[in-house]
Amino acid sequence: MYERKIPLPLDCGLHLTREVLNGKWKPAILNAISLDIVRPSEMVRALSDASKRVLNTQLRELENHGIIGKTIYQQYPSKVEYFLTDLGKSLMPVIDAMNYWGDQNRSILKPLIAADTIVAEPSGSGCQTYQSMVKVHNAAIA
Amino acid sequence: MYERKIPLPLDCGLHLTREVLNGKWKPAILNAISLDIVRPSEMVRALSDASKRVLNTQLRELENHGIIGKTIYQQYPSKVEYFLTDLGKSLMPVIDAMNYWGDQNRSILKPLIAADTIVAEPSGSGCQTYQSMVKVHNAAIA
DNA sequence: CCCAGTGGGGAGAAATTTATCCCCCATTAA
DNA sequence: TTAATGGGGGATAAATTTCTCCCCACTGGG
Repeated sequence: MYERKIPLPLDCGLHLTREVLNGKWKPAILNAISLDIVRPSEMVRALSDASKRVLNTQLRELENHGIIGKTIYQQYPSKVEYFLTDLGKSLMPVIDAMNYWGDQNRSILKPLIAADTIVAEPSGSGCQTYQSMVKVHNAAIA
Repeated sequence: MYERKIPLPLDCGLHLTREVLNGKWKPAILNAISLDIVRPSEMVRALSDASKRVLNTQLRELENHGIIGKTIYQQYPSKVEYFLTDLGKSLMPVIDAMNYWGDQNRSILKPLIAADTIVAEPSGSGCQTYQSMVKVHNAAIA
């Protein structure tokens, strides 16, 4: 575990939430779990731009923060399934709102972000797969 | 402007939103603006743990991303006011939801985060001021 | 024995974000 | 002229996060 040298601001809800969601793949992981992509190997496939290592690390942090839990099946082939805790479920509306807002404003945001940042179009893998699943999800909700 | 070497994943709403909100003080800045803390010097006072420099930088990024705008008053003493664009306003429900969720679960989250991270209690300044203002805000909404 | 699939994680480098220091410009008052 | 206020930003160091490479254990099939 990395030893932080600068204390985190945790006295307002905003910072607490920011800390819980702080990680390049954490929102995507939570979304994936809510879409029933619950096994590590499935996530590695779905979030193909993230390495196995990073996913493991962020999964562990989410677990430590009480957002997700894991079920370990003692069997062959070894099998693990993550799930949202009640706390995690209560966070999903936030994730969904982020997802929705980003989707709704994609056409405005992408060029602005691209202009402000050097962005190379993802090399084909990206999260297209993930994206299509999101749509299924939204459709299911609606 | 920093030249990114690894392309950002921007093809799903979640990542777009994450990128827009990516910055230690961005959510706090947006919340501050919605609380009518709109002048740079006011923000420096309210978010006392953030340096003037970082605030300026994140303000500029939010501006570049179309979330906020600024009005410059040509007068003495020189005066600048930031405001939420329509896009920014549409993002506020997400910020408010993050704020609310964190507030509601503070008692659960703080110990878990603290156990997972070396956290020194803020030295007195912190965002207490900011926090109390948030409460006023919530009260005003309710 | 070696390979494949499933779940994990150490070590160190590289990338990115924050923090620190210190200076700039403009205007006005003393 | 010299402060003082208000808004900005360069340069560089330090902190933090992410990436890459590689290894561990288990079990079943060539």
